[in-house]
Formats: sequence, C-alpha cells, structure tokens
Amino acid sequence: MARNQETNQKLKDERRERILSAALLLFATKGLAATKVTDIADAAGMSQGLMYHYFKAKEEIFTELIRGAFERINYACCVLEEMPDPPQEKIRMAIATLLQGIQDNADHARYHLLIAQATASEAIPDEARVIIDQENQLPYEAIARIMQQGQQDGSIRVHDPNELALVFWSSIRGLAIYRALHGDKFKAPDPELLMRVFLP
Amino acid sequence: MARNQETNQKLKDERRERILSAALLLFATKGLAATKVTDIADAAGMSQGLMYHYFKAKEEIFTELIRGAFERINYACCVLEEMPDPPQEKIRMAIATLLQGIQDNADHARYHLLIAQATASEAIPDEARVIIDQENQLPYEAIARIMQQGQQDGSIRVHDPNELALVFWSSIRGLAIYRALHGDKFKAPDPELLMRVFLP
DNA sequence: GTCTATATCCAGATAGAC
DNA sequence: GTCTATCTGGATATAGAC
Repeated sequence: MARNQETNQKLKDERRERILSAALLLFATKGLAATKVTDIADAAGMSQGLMYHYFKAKEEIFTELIRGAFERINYACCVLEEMPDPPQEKIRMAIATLLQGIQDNADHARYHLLIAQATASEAIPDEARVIIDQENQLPYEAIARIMQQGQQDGSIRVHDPNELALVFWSSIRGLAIYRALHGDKFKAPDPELLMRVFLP
Repeated sequence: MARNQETNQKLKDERRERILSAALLLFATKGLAATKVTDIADAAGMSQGLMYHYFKAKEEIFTELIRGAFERINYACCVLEEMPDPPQEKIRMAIATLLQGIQDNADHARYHLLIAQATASEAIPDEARVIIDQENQLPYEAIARIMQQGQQDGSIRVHDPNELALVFWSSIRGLAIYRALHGDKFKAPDPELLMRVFLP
C-alpha cells in the first residue's frame, strides 16, 4: 500500500509540474487573461476537469508561478551575495549567468517575462500582487548592495547604487522580453557590454 | 451648414482621440485581453454603444494604437538619422530624449509598454502582428547604422552594431516597463550611464 | 481517478428607443 | 447622434458518468 501511495504521490507531483510548465509557456507568450484553461489542459495532456483537481482556478496557477519565479530569483540573489568573490566579479558573474540562462533555457526567459508582465500589469490576482509587492524589491536591493561594496573597493563606478541596480535589472528584463519574441534564434549580447555601465 | 459639419467633424475627431487615449492607458496597464470595452467607454466618458460608431471592435482600437506607436517611434528615428550632429551625439540625444520622455510623459512610457507587450505576446490581432513584423526592425536598424557610423569616426566602441542596438532598445524598454509600475515617482537614470556601453 | 457534458457567468457586439 | 437593453458566443468551473 505504501508503495502504491508513494507512486501515486509521485504521479500527482509530476502532473502538477506538467500543468505549471505548460501554463508558464502560455502565460509568458499570451498573458494571463488571453490564456484559456483549455489551452493549459491541452498542453499538459489532460482534460480541464482533471486540472481542477490540482488547482482551484486559473489564477491560482498564475500565482503559484509568480511565487516560484521570485523564489528562484531571490534564492539566486542570496547565493550571489554570500559568494566569496569580489563585488565586481559578482556583478560580472550575475550578468553572464542571467544572459546565458535567458539564451539557452527558454523557461528562464519565460520566468523573466512573467515577472515583467505581472509587475507591469494591474490585471493580476490579488495574491500575486501581494507577492510582487513583497518580493520585487529584494533583487534590486541585493544588486545595489553589491554595487556599493564594489564602490568601496574601487572596482565599481561611483554612482547612486539604486540607479545602477535599476539599469542592471531593466537591461536584463528588456533582453528577456526580446528573447521571448525571437525564440531560440536569440543570441545574447557580450556580458562585457553591460559591464561597461558599472565599471569605474 | 459647412460650419456645422466642420464643428461636427472636429467633435468626432476629438472623441476618437479620447477613446484612443483611454485605451492606451488601459491596454498598457492591463493588457488587451483583460481590458473590457466598458472600461474604455467609461474612461472615455461615453457608452459602449457609441464607441462602436468609432471603432468596429476592441481589437481595431488596439491595432490603431500599435500603428500610431510605430509611426511615432519610426518618425523619430528618421529625424534622428537626418540630423547633422556626429553619431555619438545622436546616440546621446536619443537616450536622453527617450529617458526624459519616459519619465515625464506617461503616454510615452505607455507606448513603449504597449509595443513591448504586443511584441512579446501571441494574443494580439493579426493586423497588429503584421504591423509589428514590418515595423519593429526599423528602430533597431536605424540605431545600428548610427552605431556603425560612430565606429568609423572612432566615437563609438567597435563591436557588432546589431548587438549594440539590441542592448540600446532592450535597456530603454526595460526602463519603460519599470516606469509603468512606479508611475510618476519614477526617476530616470543618468543617460551617461547607458552611454558607457557604447563609448570606446 | 479521469473524462465528458453542462450550468453559469460575463463580455463583446448589435439593435432599437429617444 | 447617443444611450439602454438585449442577443449571442465563449470561457470558467462543476457535476455527474465511467
């Protein structure tokens, strides 16, 4: 029995993941309102009826994705901050990793697009809005802190750290959006190009 | 009679503009699918019935806005290219003007957001998609040409001009999206920050 | 547990009243 | 010319069949 329950739980988890993955693609390419529940169910290979065994509503899927997106990005920021590397190197690594991810991993680009959409749009679930209001600042603050440390050791340009962080994330976001349009043909720019903004 | 017809036409044009202006705000903040015709009519101060005397469908308003957005941006690009100033100065002016516009003029930022949304989204009218496919390249090409000229006179960094143009527009777009969220509180970054990417 | 059929709701578009 | 009332279609969510 335990074996069966285990297998069952695994199947359920797997299907939940399939729904989330399908929804991520559709929300990123069409937006929340324009994505039909049927589309998600079709893409996940199940009926819409079954989908409602995993999520109460379409909006819940969206909120779950937003939560996951911030979890990943905020976790990555924490890891970055705790690394032993000097500040300038951290910024360089962050840019390189983000650009690489956006170029090679379609889901990465989609997560950025989802956040961009959700951040800019008023037409999102209340719960998602709360998450954004709480979590959106963290990546900006983390990058701003690293910039400030770099300014102290002279490896980063002296300029309002918040403005540097703003340019950092805006550029990444803008590139992720461009990538979403051009698909796998997208070739990320040389990370050193963006680095120029932040060097002394 | 002529006087009356004239006044009448003026009123009609004015109302058309009111609809477009209201729709721009709503499409930019909520997206096409999430914006209800009633919302637009309410914001424009008329009944939805009357709206259909000016536009056949909601999608037609959207397409008209996309057309207008590209008209403005492409016109600005043409003007920029024909200016007598040296290439580096043109890039500097372009960045400064765009950032200023995004900061001070909410409609400017909304147009950028609309284009970003429409570019990234598959859920837009076919006619709008055609316009995007035709017009979207022009601003990239114009900036790339100016970059190339700057490379020839040594005032712009030697690097693939298309990549420079990509970073240029992605950064602008990313900032416009950020501005859309933060409204009038948004303070544009120093244009010289972005310039650093393009200087030798 | 999974799908199919259906109830319900809501938004877009129209038509008719003033 | 403008608005109000209505038709119609389509999407969400549910409930019932297998």
